[in-house]
Parts: sequence; C-alpha cells; structure tokens
Amino acid sequence: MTSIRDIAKLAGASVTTVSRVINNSGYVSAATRARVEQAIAALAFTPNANARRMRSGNSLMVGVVLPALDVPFFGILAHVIEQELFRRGLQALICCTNESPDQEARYISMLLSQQVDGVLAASVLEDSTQYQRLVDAGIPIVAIDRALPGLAAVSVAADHLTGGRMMAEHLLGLGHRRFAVIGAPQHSPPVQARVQGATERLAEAGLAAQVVLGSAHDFDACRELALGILGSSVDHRPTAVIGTTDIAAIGAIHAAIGLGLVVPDDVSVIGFDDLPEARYVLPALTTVAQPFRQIGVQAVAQLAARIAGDVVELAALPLRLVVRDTTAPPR
Amino acid sequence: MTSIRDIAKLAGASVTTVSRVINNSGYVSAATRARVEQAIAALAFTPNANARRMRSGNSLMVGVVLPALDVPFFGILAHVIEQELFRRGLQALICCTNESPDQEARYISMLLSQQVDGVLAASVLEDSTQYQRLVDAGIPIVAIDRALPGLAAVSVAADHLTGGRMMAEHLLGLGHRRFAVIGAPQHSPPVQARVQGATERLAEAGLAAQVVLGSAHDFDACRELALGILGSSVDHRPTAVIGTTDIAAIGAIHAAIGLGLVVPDDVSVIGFDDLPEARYVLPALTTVAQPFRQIGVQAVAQLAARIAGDVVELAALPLRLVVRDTTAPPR
DNA sequence: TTGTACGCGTTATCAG
DNA sequence: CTGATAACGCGTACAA
Repeated sequence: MTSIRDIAKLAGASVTTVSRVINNSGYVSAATRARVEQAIAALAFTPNANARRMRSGNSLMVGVVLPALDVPFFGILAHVIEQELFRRGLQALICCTNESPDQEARYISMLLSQQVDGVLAASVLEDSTQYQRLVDAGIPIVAIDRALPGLAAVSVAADHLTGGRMMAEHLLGLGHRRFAVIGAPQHSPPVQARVQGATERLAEAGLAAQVVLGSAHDFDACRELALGILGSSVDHRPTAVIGTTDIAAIGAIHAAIGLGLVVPDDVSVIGFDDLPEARYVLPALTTVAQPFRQIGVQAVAQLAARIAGDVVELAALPLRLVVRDTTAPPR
Repeated sequence: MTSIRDIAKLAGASVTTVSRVINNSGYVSAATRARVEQAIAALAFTPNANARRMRSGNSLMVGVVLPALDVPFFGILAHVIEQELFRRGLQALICCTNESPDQEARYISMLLSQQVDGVLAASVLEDSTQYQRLVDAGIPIVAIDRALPGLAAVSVAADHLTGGRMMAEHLLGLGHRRFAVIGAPQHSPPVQARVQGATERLAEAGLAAQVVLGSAHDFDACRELALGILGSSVDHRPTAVIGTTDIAAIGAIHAAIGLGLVVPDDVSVIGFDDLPEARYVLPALTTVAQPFRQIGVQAVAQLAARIAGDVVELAALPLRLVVRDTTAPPR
C-alpha cells in the first residue's frame, strides 16, 4: 500500500505538506505543491479513507435502511437517495432488511460499528430499542416513508392517510357505493394508513368497504385476493376497488379481466404511488401520485442538515390524483 | 467514543483479553470472558470497523457499480447482490453511475480510497483505464451483465447474443417475415448483443429487420419509436416486433394498441428479461427470461472466491423462452 | 492464560 | 511557508 509517507519521500517534502496538498489546507508554495502532485500521480496514490476517518472522526458514510430494492418504489427511492448523497460527498451504505426485524437489528449493529454519520430509515420494526442505540451513539436519524415508532425523529413521508381519503373521494365522486380495499403488504404502516384513510372517508359517506390485505409485496397475491372479491354475484360485487399500491391495483385489474369483467365499466380500480408500472397496464391505471423523488431529496437534505447541526424546514410533499383509464361512474 | 480500552478498564482486564473475547481468538478463562462481556453490554460497546480495517488490511466492503437502481432489472440485481454479500459478512457499497462515464470514474476513485476488497461492475465505460486502476491495486473484479472492455475479468452475464437469436427464432417459427427491432438504451452492450443476435438469425433466414434504437431506459421513448414503425401502411408494416427489453416491448404494445392494432393478431411482440412487469401488461408479454437472481448469486460467489484466492467454476446461466399472449402466427 | 507496546495512514497541533 | 510528532482504536508479537 503506497501511503502519504511514500509521496513525501519521493517529493522531498514532509507528510504534513503532502496532507496539506491533498486537502487544500494551509499554505503550500506552488513549487512544492507541483512536486507533490507529480509524486501522487507517479505512484497512483489514493488517500486511505479508513485512516482518514479514524483521525477525523466523521466517516462520510450514511446508512440507508430499506425493506428492499427489488420493489419498484424502494428501488426508485434508493436511487434518488444514493445520488443525492454522492453529490454531497457522502457514501450510502444500503441495507435491505427484507422485512426481517432480525436482519434489521444486525444491520444496525453494523452501521454502529461503521461509525456512520447518519441514518435514513424506512423501518419494519415495531419498537424503538434498535434505533435508540443509534440515538444513544449521537447519530442523527431521519425516518423515510414512515415514522419510526417511539422515536422523536423527523419523518419525511407522504401523508398516506390523506392519500387513502383521496382514493375514496375520487370514487365516491364518480358515484360508486360498493367498495373493496385490496392490498399488501399488510404489516406496512403506510399501507395501513391508506386503508384507514379510505375507510374513514367511506364511513363519512355512510358506506363500508370489504377490506382484504395480503402479506407480500406481490402482484399474484393481490390478484388472488381480488379474484375472491370480484367473483361474487353481480349484486354483491363491488363496483370500485381501491388498491393500496399500484401493484395491488394492477393485480385487481388482472383479476377483473380474468373474470370477464370490463374495466372500468364493470369495475373501477384506483392505485397509489404512480409508479412507471401504472402506465404499463391497459387500461392505464388511475392512481394517487406520491412524490417519491422529492421524498428522497428531502430526506437527504434533512439528514445532511442534522449532520451539520442545522435544522431546515421540511417542504410539503403533495399528493396528486392522476386520472387515467381505470375509473368511471358505475353503470 | 467508548473503546476497547474502556472495556478493559471496567472489566479489570487487558485490551488483549478484550480483543480476544470479541474475536473468539486465543485463550480466555470463562470468568474473565464473562466480566468482559458484561462490561461490553454495560457500555453498549461496538468495535470500530475503521480501526479494525486499518489493522487487518481487509475492509470487508465490496463495490457494486451499476447504471441505476430505478430500472427494474438493476434494482432486482442490486437486491440479490446486497443480500448475498451481507450473508457473507460483506458490506455493499452501491454506486449508481447513471450511465455517466465521469461519475463512474469518480466512483472508482472512491472505491479505491475505501480500500474495498473487491468490485462487482456493470460498466458503461468503453475503455479499461478506470478499471485498470483497480486491477493495479490488486483488487479482484467480477464483471456483471456485460464484459469489461479490454479487461481479462470474469464476466457473469447471460448470453445476450443467443437471447437475441431466441427472440427471432420464436417469431420465425410462427411464420413471420416482416420484422422490426425496437429498443433502448442504444449504448448498452447487452442490448447491442441482443440486436445482433436477432438480426443474425433473421439474416440466416434471408430476412432483414428495421432496427430503431433509442437512448433512454425509457418506456415513452420506445413507444414513440414503435409508433413511427407501426404507423406505416399495412403492406409495409412489420408483423412482428422484437423488443430489446421487456420495457421496450411494452412500449411497442402500447404503440400498437394506440394505433388501433390488435396484439398479437395484427402484430406480435416479444421482449427480453422476464421482469415482473412483463405480466402486468395485457395481453401478457411473451419474452426471453434471463436468470437475473442467479446472475447476482453467481457474481457474488465468483467475487468471494477470488477475494479468498480461490477459483470456482462458473455455472451456466440458461435463457428460457416464456410464451405468453403477445405472439401468434401472422394473419 | 494475561499484559505491554507498537504500528496501520491520516490529520491537527505546535514549533520553527 | 514547512516539518516533527502525537493521537485516532484496534490487533498482535512478544514477554511474563
């Protein structure tokens, strides 16, 4: 391993001077600087980040705890976060918990030993003991997509409750009276909030919905669920289906079409997220868009501020109804 | 920062003993071990990974260079890789190049200074100078999804050329004679290989295809391209479209339906990848499946072996035609 | 079995 | 402007 000392020797300077050149700190004469830079190039020297961290105390690394990367929503979120962090000179340590509390706990131990400067977390844990360890170590945390239960951390997330209400609202406005809410994964707090928002809004209209939730982030599971509900006789069959995610809604559309129903004439379907996938189905999915890119950008901005010891205002994260071709008045 | 020394003091033992307890190395009496473990728990001590790396020389970190995470294929790949690495006690440093050579070069400098133990790379670079820096530093590299130009690294990737041939083959077998190849991104070597495979196979049948490639990983771009091609008069319009990815194929389906054509009766469409998205479209997409989970697993296995100084056989990565509802004989 | 002392590559401090 | 030196936290000869 070629070190700063080798450079110093080759350039005929001291290690201090070399360090100064590398970090643009302190005074270095142009001539010395040139010699040092030449030596650095000659030996293809790269400063050792570990030693640097050891000395300086801040690691320039940030933990990013997410349930998964192979679920489109989190893939997009992770992408935005990674890019934003890199732009600021921070390295993302992406941790996929796979929805396993156990694995999440192990990741937190790892982040602790990595001495990360901060953590961004979409947690599946139900109590705060794990994240409390980070708090105790003085590591700033920003919750993302959902709050961290039992912890007073900022949360950068869309208002899923309102989102749920918006879905119900749109369908009520079209005149629907018989509803189903279909979705997954059941244990996800954002999904639960959407369900609650939707049922609340329906209750205000004096209506109730059949609610069926599955456990996986899964198209097939949701299709099965929808098949069960849409298979009932015409008089009992819902005329409107609220999917808790776009993928769930797409599953419902497939179920409907599989049963020989026409979307949206026989049954309207609405989703949530506005993923690219919403436009792949035919008919294209009506959905409530959440600003996931903004969520990523804001989360990183919040965390960076906290790391720097600042506090910045949290910008609004507006939801938006995107009407496409899967919703219409009941016939 | 509480260190190994604090533990030693509290437990009334030496730092060596504490280190032994932590790493299960050397002899420690049961009583001493208990005292040390108690102290560790009492102070919520976590070993400092940076100091450990400094001493031991290996970082237990692996660079994962990918074009993006918000493209389904790479999101899934990244997920598998991250999980496999974590399972082996390795930390993934995911680097999204965003298809920018500049950014990729900066990431490589970063990986070098992080002293990563190995690198997994799906590169967009066209020459080897950047990766040569890693090679010179003695860092094992495994190419993934595509070769690293000018470098003698193992490559864990599907056979995209054969994949292209398989797409053409299937459509030829159905009796098609007028073809278009539509796809993106143009600069992606795997995409180029698929195009080449398809056109080769068609040439063997004495046929040629119209080939149009766009620059973005983008549904809309591909839809536009397809619109141009499928908008021609019935006599010239291709009866079969080969999409270089599932997303490109889905774009083509939308174009066809937008033009009032029936898929597959008026035009057959085939894709490549077999992403979950292939099943979201209606009709569901016929495609050539590449084993992306296996690719991730194999790539990590290869890299881990190289890091350990071993060499392991590379298992086959078979492609598989998945016939769904978008291909039929021409009418 | 246990303890002491050194060095990994940097940067910060302080003296020239 | 430049240089010597002391940390940072850990692992490991080597000594006891």
